[in-house]
This record gives sequence, C-alpha cells and structure tokens, in this order.
Amino acid sequence: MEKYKPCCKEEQDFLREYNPSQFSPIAVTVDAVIFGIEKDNVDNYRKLDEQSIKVLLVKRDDYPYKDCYSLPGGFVLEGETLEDSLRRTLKSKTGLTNVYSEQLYTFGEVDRDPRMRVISCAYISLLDTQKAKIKNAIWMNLDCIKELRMAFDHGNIIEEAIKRLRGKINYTDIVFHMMPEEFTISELQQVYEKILGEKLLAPAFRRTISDKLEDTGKMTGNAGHRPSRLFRYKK
Amino acid sequence: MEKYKPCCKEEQDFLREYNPSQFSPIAVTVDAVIFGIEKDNVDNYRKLDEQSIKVLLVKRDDYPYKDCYSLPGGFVLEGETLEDSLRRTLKSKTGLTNVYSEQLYTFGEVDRDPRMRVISCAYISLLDTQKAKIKNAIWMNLDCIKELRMAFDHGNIIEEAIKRLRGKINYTDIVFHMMPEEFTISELQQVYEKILGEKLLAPAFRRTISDKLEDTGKMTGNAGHRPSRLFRYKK
DNA sequence: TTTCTTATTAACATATTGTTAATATCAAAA
DNA sequence: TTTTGATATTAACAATATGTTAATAAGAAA
Repeated sequence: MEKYKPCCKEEQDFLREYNPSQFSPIAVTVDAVIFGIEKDNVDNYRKLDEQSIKVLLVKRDDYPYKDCYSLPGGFVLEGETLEDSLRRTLKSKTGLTNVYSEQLYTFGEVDRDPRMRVISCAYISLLDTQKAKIKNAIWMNLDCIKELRMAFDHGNIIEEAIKRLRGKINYTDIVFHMMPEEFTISELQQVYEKILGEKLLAPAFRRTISDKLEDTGKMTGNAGHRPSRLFRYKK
Repeated sequence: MEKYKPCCKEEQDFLREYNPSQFSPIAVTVDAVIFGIEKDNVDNYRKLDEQSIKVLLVKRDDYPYKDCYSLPGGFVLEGETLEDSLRRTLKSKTGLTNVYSEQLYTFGEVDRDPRMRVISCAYISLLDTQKAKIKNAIWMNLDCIKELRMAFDHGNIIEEAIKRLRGKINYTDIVFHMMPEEFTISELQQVYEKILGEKLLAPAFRRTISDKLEDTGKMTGNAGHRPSRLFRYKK
C-alpha cells in the first residue's frame, strides 16, 4: 500500500495526537493447520499401506495448556503482515519454509486464550511430507485428533480446516500441494476419499482427474498385482 | 467456550502476572461489504429497468480519509466477539439489524490505517433492499466504486468480496439472501449475470435454477410483453 | 391485425457422470 | 507351469446434465 498523505495541517495534528493505547490490549496471532500425507500400514498381515491425512502439531512447553498439542503459530508483531508472521512462526516452530498457505478463518471468541484477549487468524497449509524437513513438531493422524486434548480452540480450528479442504477439493487443485512429485491415480483417489470421507468409483475418478495429470512414463513395481502408472500434476 | 481452568498454582501465578501490554498496541476492526440489488433505469426511452448490484457505503466524517466513502465497520471492543462487533457497528453506522453475514478475509497490511496498526476482519453481508431500513448510508452501484476514492484499502476489500460472491454463487444459495420475497426467473438471471460478468442462456439457466424455486402462482403485468411468473426461494 | 418485446417450453445435440463388466499384469501359492 | 488373488486399467452402456436453436405464448402499442 502506498503511504497515506494527510490532506491538511489539522489532519496531521489529529494523527500525531492519536493515542493507540486508548483501547484495551488485544493481541492477534496466526495459527496454521498444516496438512500432509503419509502412508500408514493398516494391515500388517497383508502388508497393506494406505494414504492417511496428517496434521502437524507442536507440543506446548509453556503455560497455558502446557504439554498439550497445539497448532504451530504465534503472535503478530509490530511491522509484520499476517503472512510475514505466518512465515516467521512456521520457521521457528517447525523449521518449515516456503509452505503453500491460504487463509482459513479468523477466530475471535472472547475467552479463547486465558492470558488475554487474543484473536487468531488461522491458515491452511499444505505440503509434500517427503520433501519437508520438520523440527520439533509431529505429524498427527487426522483421525486421532478428536481423542487428543488440544490447546485453546485448536481442535475446532482443525475441524473447520478439514471442512474447507473438503469443500475446495473438487473445484480447485489444492490437493496437489500435498502430493509427492510422482504418484499413482489410486494413491490420489485414496487421498480424495480420506478428505471427502467416502469411497469413490475408480473409472469415474480416473476420467475426471486425468486432465490434471501428466504421465511420467514410469511404473510402480513389486506389489503382487498389476503395476500402476506414475503421474505428476500438470499445471 | 468453557472457562479455562489452570492446572496448578504455578499456572495460576503465571496467568495473574501475564502482562497484556507487552506487545505494541494493535487494533482489530470489522468491516462489512453489504450487497443488495436495486432496479436501475438503463434506457429511459424504452423505460427499461435492469437489476444492478449495490454496495452500502458510509461517508467518513472524521480523519483520516475524511469525506471519503468507506465500508461500514468499526473497532472490536473488549468483551465482544467479531460477530458481536459486526452487529453493533452495522446497527450504529447503517441502522441495519439481522443481516446475513459471512466472513470474507482478514486484511493485515502494516500501513493500511495511518492512525495505528489495524487489522481488519472483513465480512460479506447480503440483504433484500426492499425490506432493509437504512440510515446514514448510501447504496452505491458496484460499477461506480472503481471511480470513487475509497478510504483505507476498502476498494480492495470490495474487489475481494465480489470475487468471493462470484465463486460461491454456483454452488451455494447465497444470492437468495439479496433477492426480494418474490421475483421472476429473468430478474434472478440478471443478478447472476451481473455477478458473473457474463450473459447466460435462458433455457439452461431456468432448468438448473428451478429446483431451488417455488411457484407463487402470481404473475407480473403491464409490461408490454408476455407476463412472467413470480417465484420464491425454496429452502 | 400486425409488430415488437420478453417469457416459456420443446427438441435436439453434446458433454459429463455413474455403473458394471471385461481385461491386464504382477507375486505367490498350488 | 498353472492357478489364485490382488489391484490397475479400459470398455461399454446408462443416466444426467448442459449447451443451443427454434417454436410458441402473451402482453402493449402501432
């Protein structure tokens, strides 16, 4: 934004005299719901791997909610935009840089933080877990989060995030931010199924998704069944 | 949210000693992009009315941006949620109560307000202009807003709002919040066209929209052509 | 009665999706 | 070596949905 120019002396005076401390103190934070995918072994007997949706959490080591899990995030500081703040806190809390992020929702309940009035601007972030280097944070299976005691209203924020993801998956290319460079259509379908919470029929899924995919020429192997073609996302 | 219970004496002390003024002062505002529809006379010779999309603006009577148009909104006060704050400011700046609203985006650029650091949580609101009683605010034609000098980044906020509206119109029932109780399909189509910025073919539009409509049995008249059926929104 | 205008439906083509069945290709068991 | 069991992939058809043009309807005004 270009710098604001006061129109007259009177306005200059008004702005110089303006007292920013007239309001009771309020803090703004950013918090990120970071999604990724990992293959989980769901059937050890048949050695069956399945894609599962993960959320990156950090353990709090200060009051309040000490030892609870929370979303990575932190206070918005002077001179920082919300996005600046997101970048800085993601780096410091999880080691991550260059994460695809978009704004989710701003949470403004009065008592959501026992320290003081805190309004949190929440983001959804998506990344390829194979590439990302994580520090001091853990990938938690999305299905397990309901069982955890989460800090603040972060459990609620995660719920809203998955709803948003579910809403956007069919009319945007948002999922590809968390797919690895190369993947099979079945793997992609599993990710869709996990996010949507329902099974899809393969032929229809293949047809609609294939405009967005590019054949790598490579195949998977050693799987005890017909190998599958590896694709990449076509921009 | 249920009240937070400290787990131990140590945490109680921590919370009592916590100094909310440690951060440099920051303010949070809410601003609403309020959409409505009015019939504008576009061809006086043929007495032709057309639906146009309007945004409700207020004229600022204080510094900064004195005498510029701005979105109705204001500071979030102690003990108010964002929605509380939105309700209060809409009432006081425009006289409106019970307006359908949903969160749009939170704007956090550092210099967006020359008074102090202000982060604004913007909302989209939609209402039926025939029912709404407005005070101290004016309906501005959406197409004219580009020409106006708007306060703060409010021009930008309106642009984002119309983009969101355009994105949601085809997979939600959001438009009906700004339609009058009874309307013709042509009127509805015009609203769609104005929001999408493109002409639609009537037969296809009729077909897809009619599941959402209920016949009132009434007709329009005196128009110099075949009268049209009046519908209402079917929930 | 004709003309102009917009509303509404019909009819058809085309595109998209849902669904079931057939076929392909691997590893491991028989 | 053949069979079995698994998943991958394509084919084929049905069912819907959408795009498009043309026909018909119903009013006011010429």
